Amino acid sequence: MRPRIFVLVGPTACGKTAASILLAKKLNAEIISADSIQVYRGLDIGSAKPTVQERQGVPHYMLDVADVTDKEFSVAEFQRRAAMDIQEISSRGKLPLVVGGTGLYINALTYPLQFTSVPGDPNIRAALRQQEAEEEGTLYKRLQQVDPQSAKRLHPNDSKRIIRALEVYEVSGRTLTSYGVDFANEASAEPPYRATIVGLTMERAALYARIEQRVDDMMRMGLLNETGRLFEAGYPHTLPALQGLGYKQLLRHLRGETTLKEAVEEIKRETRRFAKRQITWFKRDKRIHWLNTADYENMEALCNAMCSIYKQDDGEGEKK
RNA sequence: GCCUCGGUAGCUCAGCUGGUAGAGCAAGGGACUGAAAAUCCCUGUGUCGGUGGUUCAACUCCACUCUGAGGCA
Repeated sequence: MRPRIFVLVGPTACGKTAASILLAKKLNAEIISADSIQVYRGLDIGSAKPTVQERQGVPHYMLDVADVTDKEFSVAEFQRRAAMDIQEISSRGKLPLVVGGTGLYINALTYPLQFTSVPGDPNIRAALRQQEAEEEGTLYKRLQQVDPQSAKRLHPNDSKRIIRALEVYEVSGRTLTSYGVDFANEASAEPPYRATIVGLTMERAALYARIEQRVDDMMRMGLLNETGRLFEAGYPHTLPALQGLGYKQLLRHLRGETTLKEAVEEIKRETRRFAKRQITWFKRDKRIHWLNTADYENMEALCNAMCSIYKQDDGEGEKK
């Protein structure tokens, strides 16, 4: 029997972390973070990583598993490691509780997605980027010749995905499209786990107010110092880890390109936009049971609601 | 009290000599399969301060009025 898991999603700052700790205690669960920034060591305040104290003894996985200089961390890596953690947790009779706002990571655990065996290659990517810089539009033209189906799927401006498609071709000699299994529709294969998925929502205005508050809190807790350490370490600011909200803007400030005030305003704005994108992503996932936090008196009531959803659900998802 | 300049989108503002309005930012919607807190696509949301007048037609001209800033007494 495939293991059951509980998945808690929602936009940034909606209260996932606090809820997850209480929920873990109620369900005898251990937490697996599905957050593309919390995986990095040293990115603590800005990623809103729960502190050891906040974790209240509940074991957490997929935190601090990569170094900031790691250019290779990816969904595939996340999927591999999280899958092992899930096996291990459920083998001990505990419930794996996946919590996070990175939609792609969530899908990597809740759909039978197989990533191709073609790992990313920073050198090839850099070379391709260079070619594009020399002649705009050249990559898309090449993709049209090499892999017309992928080209059709992608917008000519979507450089990252175009680069990935060409990378697959260069590394493996096969087109991304030819790895058809990767794009298998979800119905054709069985999902790896029986997942109950709950999403936290609240009114947009309320969420934005929380985001504003949280960014101010992060600054108070020393986000500038945390970023200062990264700055002094002299890492290239193009590292994937340093694209994280907060770090990106404060590094720009530390390089003297913006005032602190401007940087903080930018963090707030970009975080709002990020939340909007997360909402768009999760909105189309019909498996999610949505709970509006405003409908519950307190965390206790909210978590009880989640528990009863878990008990009623068989984890097989919506039959659509 | 008098004079001057303003009042147009959430904000800052453009709208020549009359033909019911447009930029930037903010915002909203969407995509997403090995960088995903990344990357990309789409969208103007408006009693033009109010009332009356001139006109076929008023954001635009006139009168009055409300309101903001500055100046002179």
